[in-house]
Amino acid sequence: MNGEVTEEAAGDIGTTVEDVVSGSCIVDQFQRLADLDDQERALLAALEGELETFEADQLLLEAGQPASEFYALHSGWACAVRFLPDGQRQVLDIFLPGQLMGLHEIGLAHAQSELVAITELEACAFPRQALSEVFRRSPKLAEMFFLSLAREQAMLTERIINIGRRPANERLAHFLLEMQARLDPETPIVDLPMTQCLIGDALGLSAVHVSRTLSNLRDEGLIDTDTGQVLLMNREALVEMCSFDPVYLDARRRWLDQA
Amino acid sequence: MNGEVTEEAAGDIGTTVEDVVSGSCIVDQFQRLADLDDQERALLAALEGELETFEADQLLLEAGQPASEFYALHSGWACAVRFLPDGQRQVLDIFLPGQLMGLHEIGLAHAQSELVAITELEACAFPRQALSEVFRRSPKLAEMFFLSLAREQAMLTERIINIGRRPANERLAHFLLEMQARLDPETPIVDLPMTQCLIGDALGLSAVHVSRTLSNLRDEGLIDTDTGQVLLMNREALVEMCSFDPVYLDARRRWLDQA
DNA sequence: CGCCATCTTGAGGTCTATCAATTTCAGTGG
DNA sequence: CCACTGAAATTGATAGACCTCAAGATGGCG
Repeated sequence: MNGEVTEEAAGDIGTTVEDVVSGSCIVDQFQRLADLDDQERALLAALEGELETFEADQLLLEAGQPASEFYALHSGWACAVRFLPDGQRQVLDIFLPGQLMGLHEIGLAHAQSELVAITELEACAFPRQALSEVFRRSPKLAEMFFLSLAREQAMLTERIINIGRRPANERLAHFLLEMQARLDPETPIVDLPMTQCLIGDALGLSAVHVSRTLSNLRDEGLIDTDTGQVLLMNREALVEMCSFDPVYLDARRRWLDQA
Repeated sequence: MNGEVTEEAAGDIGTTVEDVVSGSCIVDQFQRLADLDDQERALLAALEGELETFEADQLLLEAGQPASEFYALHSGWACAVRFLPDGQRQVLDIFLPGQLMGLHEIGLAHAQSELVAITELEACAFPRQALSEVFRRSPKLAEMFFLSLAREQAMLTERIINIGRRPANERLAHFLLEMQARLDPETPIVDLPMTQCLIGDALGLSAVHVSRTLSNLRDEGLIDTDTGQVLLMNREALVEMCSFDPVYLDARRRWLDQA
C-alpha cells in the first residue's frame, strides 16, 4: 500500500488466475462462461485486432474522441475515469485481465470517459462493427457480450451502494474484498497497483481520508500493509463489517448452460 | 414536491411523451431506436406477456427470488431498490414508461435488488428465455436489447459521478435536470411522484437534507415548488452549477442506422 | 374533524474535506 | 556508497458538509 507497490505490483499482477496466456484475449474470457466451438473461436479471433502494449498512465481512449472501438484486456490493470470541470476525478470502473473495456461507451458519438492504463498492460482492440458482426453471426457469442455488460452493470450498482450508503471504513473494506475476490478468492492478499489517490477517486473519498481509514483498519487488526500489499488479517470481520456478498461477481455460467 | 404530489402525479405522468399507448410495450420503445419490420414486431409481441397492473408500492420482483423475468414498463413509475442489513436503502435506478426493468438482474440466480412500483403502473413481463429467443432469431433486436442495457449503464455511471463527487445542491440539480430531460426536454416542469425520502435514497442523502437543499435552491431562485411540482426557474444556472450534459441519455439511433 | 404521512425547521454532533507540514521511499546521479 | 529528488503516504489542525434526533407545520384522506 506504500510507494513501493506501484511498479513492482504491475509485474506481479500479471500472474494471477485471471491472466491466462493464449491466442485470443476474449476467447479465454468467454471460455469460462460456456464452451466455444472452433467456429465461434475463429469468429472472435478474426474480429479482434493485434495485441497492443500500453505503458502505465497511457490513454487507451480519450474522452471526447469517437468511441469506435472497445478493448479486451489481456494483462495489467486499467480503469475508466471521468474528469469534472473543476478538476475532480471519478473512477468509474477498474479492469482486470480478461475483462472487456469500453463496452458501455460504444454507441455514444463521443466517449464520455477515458480509458487509462494503471500499470503497463496488453490489450487488443475490437472495432465496434465487430460487435454487429458477432450479433449477426453467433447468437451465443452475442449473449456472452450481453452478459459481460450485465456483469459490469452489477458491479456498478454495487459501487453505487458502496459510495451512496456506506461510511469510509466500510467502503474501503468492501473495495478490498471485491478486489480480493476478483484477483484470487483463495489468497487473502490484495496486490493493488493503485495510488491511494486513485482508490479515493474510485470510492468518492479524498486521498488523505483513504490513508487515515487504512490506518484505522490496520489499528483494528483487520488488515496489514507491511509488505507493500494489503493483507486481509481478519477477512471474516471485514465481510461482516460491510456485509460483503460476492454473488454479484458471478460469471453466470449457469445462465448460458440453460439457454 | 409536497405531500400532495404522490397520488395525483401518478396520473399526470402517464401523459408525458414517453407514454405511447399501443399494442406492445417494447415495440414502442424500440421503434424509437430503429425501424422494425412486421416480423420483428411480431416476434417481440409473441414473447411478451400480458399487460399487468400494479399498485403503488407493490413489488414486481422480490429480492432473493429467482429473477426469471424482466419487465417492460408501459405506464407509471418504478424503481430498483436495494436494502442494506442495517435498514438503509439505496435506489439504484428509476424507470419511466418505455424502459426495460430488471435486465441487469437477469442471469443472476437470485435477484439482488427489488423492483418496486412508485406509482400505479402497467408493465408486461418477459420470461428470460425470451431473451435467448430474440438473440437467436433477430440480431437486430438483440442489438437493441444490448443498447438498452448500455444506456442504462451510462445512466448508472452518471449517478456514480453524481453521488461520489458532487455536493448535495449540485447532486439535486443534476437529478432534477436528468428527470426533466427524460420526461420532456421541452417543458421546464418536473412532475415527481417521489417522496423526498425516496429522492434521498437515490442520491445518497438523508430525507432531511433533501428538504433543506431544495429550500436552498428555492431561495436562490433556481427552482420553485409551489404547485406541487418542481419548476425549473433558471435552468441555465442549474445546468451551469452541476455541469449537466444530457448526451448520456441519447437513444443512440445513429449507431443502429450504421449497422 | 382528526389521523397519518410527509415536509419543515432547529440544534448538536459526526464524518469527511482541505490545507499544510512532515515522513517514507524508490530512483538518480555523484 | 551516499546525498539528492520527487511522488506518495502519513499526520495534525481546522472548517464545512451532512446526519441524527426531535418538535412542529402542512396537507390529503377517511
